[in-house]
Amino acid sequence: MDYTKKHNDIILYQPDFNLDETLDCGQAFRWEKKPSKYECTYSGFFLDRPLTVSYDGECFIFHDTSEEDFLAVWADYFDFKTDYSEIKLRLSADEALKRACEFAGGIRLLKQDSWECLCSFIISQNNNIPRIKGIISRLCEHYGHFPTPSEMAEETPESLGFLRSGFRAKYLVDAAQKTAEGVIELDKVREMPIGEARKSLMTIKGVGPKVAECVLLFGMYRTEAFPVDVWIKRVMENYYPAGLPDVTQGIEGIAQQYLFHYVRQNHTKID
DNA sequence: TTCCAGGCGTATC
DNA sequence: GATACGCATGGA
Repeated sequence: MDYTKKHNDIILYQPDFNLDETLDCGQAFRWEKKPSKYECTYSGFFLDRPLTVSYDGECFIFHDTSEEDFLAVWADYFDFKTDYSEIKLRLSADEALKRACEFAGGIRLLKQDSWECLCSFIISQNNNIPRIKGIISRLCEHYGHFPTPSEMAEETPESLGFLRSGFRAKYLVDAAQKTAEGVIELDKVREMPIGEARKSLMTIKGVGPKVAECVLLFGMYRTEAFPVDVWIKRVMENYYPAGLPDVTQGIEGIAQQYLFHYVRQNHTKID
């Protein structure tokens, strides 16, 4: 990693990284774009650890961040130890994926917290991204931090009414209770064979194939997980009727991110 | 007004 | 196992 310390900041030179593409592409919901003197600035959290990060046109500035925190927390969260040039080169053997990688080459898979991710994608079902962000924002504002499973297990669908999350409130309560009671152990699910992990997550009410896949990919860094929503379904029908190409083997989820972002911005067509 | 949003539970066949 | 339908909410 190519970084230096400057006053209280970490200055990082990092290829294959774009703040908009990574933080506002529907994998995370607690990052907010901020006006600033920089080209681009976002503020957000990982496990209630706050960060403001900017891009000045050349380098990334991790504001008020110690070298210890940068190395121990943020370098891992942003997956800086993974070479995305190599990933994109590999995926680019496939024509449609090549275009998707060229379109948003700065996407990186965030290593998010599994519990927060579980809640986020339960909320995401039959919902749109701005409203998902609003519900999660009200959730964090209410507790002063992202609630723990134990805190949320005390709630009822009625007491969560302030979220205005609709029918999803009862699912959040069930996820919290199963996690708090240890019926589901997310740290163990993370290590399970993928089929077993899916099955385990789907015992939670409101967690079906799509949400389980998102939790595995975005909250457990299971890069072989491949969430299929309406957008990806169209991609599969139009470009990969016989299934994903071999170049995606083991990193299907990362390929999915490039494809998802591309078709969403381009009204389905890859050309 | 109607439709839709990173789906899922339930009923029914 | 496949398919149809309802579901809370709010923006387009």
